[in-house]
Formats: sequence, structure tokens, C-alpha cells
Amino acid sequence: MIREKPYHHGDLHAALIAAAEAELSDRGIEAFSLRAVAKRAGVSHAAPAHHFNDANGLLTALATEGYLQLLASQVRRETKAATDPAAQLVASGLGYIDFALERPALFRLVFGSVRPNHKQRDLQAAGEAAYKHLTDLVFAAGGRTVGAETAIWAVAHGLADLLSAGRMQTIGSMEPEQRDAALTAILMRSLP
Amino acid sequence: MIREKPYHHGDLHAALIAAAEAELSDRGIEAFSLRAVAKRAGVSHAAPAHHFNDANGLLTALATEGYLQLLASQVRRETKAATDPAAQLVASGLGYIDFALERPALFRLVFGSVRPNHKQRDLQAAGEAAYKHLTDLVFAAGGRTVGAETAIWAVAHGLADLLSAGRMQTIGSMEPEQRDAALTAILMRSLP
DNA sequence: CTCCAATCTTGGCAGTGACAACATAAGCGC
DNA sequence: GCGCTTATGTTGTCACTGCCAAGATTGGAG
Repeated sequence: MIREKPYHHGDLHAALIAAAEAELSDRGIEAFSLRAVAKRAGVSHAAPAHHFNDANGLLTALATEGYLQLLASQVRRETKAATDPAAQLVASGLGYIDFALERPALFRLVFGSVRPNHKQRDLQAAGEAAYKHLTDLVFAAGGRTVGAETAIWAVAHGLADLLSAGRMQTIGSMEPEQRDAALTAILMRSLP
Repeated sequence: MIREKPYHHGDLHAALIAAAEAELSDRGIEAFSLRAVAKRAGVSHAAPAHHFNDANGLLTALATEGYLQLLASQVRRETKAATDPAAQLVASGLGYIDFALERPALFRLVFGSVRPNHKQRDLQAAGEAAYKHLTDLVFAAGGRTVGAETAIWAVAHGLADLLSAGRMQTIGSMEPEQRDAALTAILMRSLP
């Protein structure tokens, strides 16, 4: 039988990241508190400092996780779509928006906060991987200009940001199926 | 001769809003401090509570100001552009992006923060006015579907958000003139 | 078995937002 | 003018926050 409270947690690193995301979802990034995260993980208020230097360090790790899940969300849609490049690109955009709607706290952490350190190795790598995925898809779809990748990215990101913030009610209030159709139509206009 | 420090400020309301924007620009919204704003305005730490209930109240007022300036920035571009509806719509988008680049702190307060209370009367009205301006332009340009206004808004907003956050280096690193040309090309693709 | 480094706790400091109690001034009826 | 009410500012306090320092506990290398 395991002791009630072993002095060492076992995998506090992962537990803190999970607790941080939960806190972020519950209270939002503007009320994010390192001490609340520690409490949620059942650990003293200074424990996180041994795994992440400070609060921003923890948020940096969480943002890295966010990029990975953003990419995963895109891939999920792509595998369900037709294999031609245009369909793949639209599917990727829908996945991008899915992520913003399903995990708005994480989306806003990645794209709307200066607290994660985007020059940190892992986070920078995750961001570049996500960007590379985009440019690969655009290239396959025949886009050869700077505007090609920028246009589709801007549309997907703009929709994702406005929808997850609840600012675009015309589409935000639709049922999922109807919404997918509307979003697909908009994304199609921006293809190379 | 005016006394060094009259007990009453005179126009603390406006002074606090100005100080708040300066603080926001200097330290960013995640480090925003009501006490720092009060100090910058040369007033005690509890004085702001008499004009705005709490910190979020002040940020709500500032966000209202943000919407007004966003609209003004759009109009500035529109008056310099050709009068045909399509050119006006593109110009409006450029003004939207101008605002995000010139006052990133305010832009992020309006669109990327949950602290301003968007149900407050004045802020809601300012937001609706900005949205109405968009739909009017789209309608004049021949857009009659939900997708028409959504598409152009999403593109402009996506570009503005990514550029002001420094995430879109391909365009962000351009000189102003070249950037305008690239942005115009992208915006044109999304016209009704 | 010993010692070191990693991990976790406790305690303390300065700064924060909100609240309460009080001080000053301005406006208004008379 | 005079006195009352209300608006506007100040000081003081509380719980909470991030970060730092110092000490406790533990796992692992030698």
C-alpha cells in the first residue's frame, strides 16, 4: 500500500503541466497562479521551481504542448479528408479551428500571450514544426508565393481566434455541421 | 499660482485611461497593475476605484477607447483610397492591420483579453459600431452572404493578430511599402 | 555504506487588488 | 454666506501572489 503522501511525487513534471492546463481552462490566463497550480497538484507552493524555473517556464512548457496538440488536431482532420492537396489544406484549417474551439485556453496561451518564451529551444522547435507543416501543404497545393501560405494561414487563424473568443456570433452560434460547411466555404476562397 | 498638489485632480478619469494605456504599452497586459497606473497618474492607489469600480472596469473603459481608435484607423485608410466599394473594403482591412501594429497593446486588450467586460453598455456599443461598419462596406461591395463578411474580417483579423504578435515573419519583416502591397494582394483575394 | 545531487517543504519579502474608514472639497438648497 | 449631501482622494489592512533562501527528505552513484 502506498503511503498517503510520499515525499517525492514521482512524476511532478507531467502532473504540473496537466494541472497548469486545468487551471488555465478554469480561471483563464489572466488569473493564472503558480501557487494554485501547485495546490492542485497536491504539492507545496515552491515545488514547481525545481522543474520549471518560474511561472513563465511552466507556461513555456505548456505552450510547447499546445503546439503539438494544434498539429495533432490538424492531422486528425486531414486523415478524414480527401487526399488531393486542396482538400488537405482545407481540412488542416478546420483542424486548426477545432483546436481553438476545443482548447481555447491553450490556443490563447500559444498565440495571445507573451508569457511563454518563444525563444526557448523546445517551444521554438514546436512552432517551426507547425509552420513547416503549413508550408508543405501549401506547396503541394500549388502555392509558390509568400502570399499563398500567408493567406490561408491568416484566414484559418482569424476564424479560430474570433470564434474561440466568441466574437464571431454569425458562425459561432451555428450547429457543428452547419458551421463546418460555412468554414469550409470560407477556407476554399483562400486556396492558392 | 496653482498649488503643488491640489487634493482633487481635475480630470482623473481621463488621466487614468491615458496612464493605463501607457502602462499597457510599457509592461504588457499580463503585468498590468492598477497601483502602477495610479502612481503614474500621481494619485493614491485607491483613487481609481472611485472612477472605475475595479481594475477590470478601467480596462473596460480602455477597450472602448480601443474600438473607437480601431474604427478611426480604418477610416483614415478609407479616405485615402479609391471610392469604389472593393477598394474601400481593402483599405479598411489595411487600417485594421495598422491599428494592430501601431497599438499592439490596445489591440490585444480588445481582442485577446477576457478582462474587459464586453457586456458593459459602452463597450458593447463600440463593438457593434465597428461590426456595423464592416457589414456596411461588405454590403456595398456586393456581399450578400454570411461568408462574405466573415471571410474578409477573418483575413484582416488573422493578419493583424499574427503580425502584431510577431509570428508572421515573412510579411512582418518587410518595409512598410512592400508590406502594404503584400497585404493588399492577400486582402483582395477575400473580396465578395 | 556514504555522500552527493535532486526533489520537496517551510518561511519570508515586496508587490498586488479589494475593501473599509477617514479626509477634503465641491455642489446645492436656503 | 451657511450647512448638508455627495463626490473625490488618502491611508491602512487583508489575503494572495511570485520569487528567493534555507532546511528536510530521498534516490542513486561510487
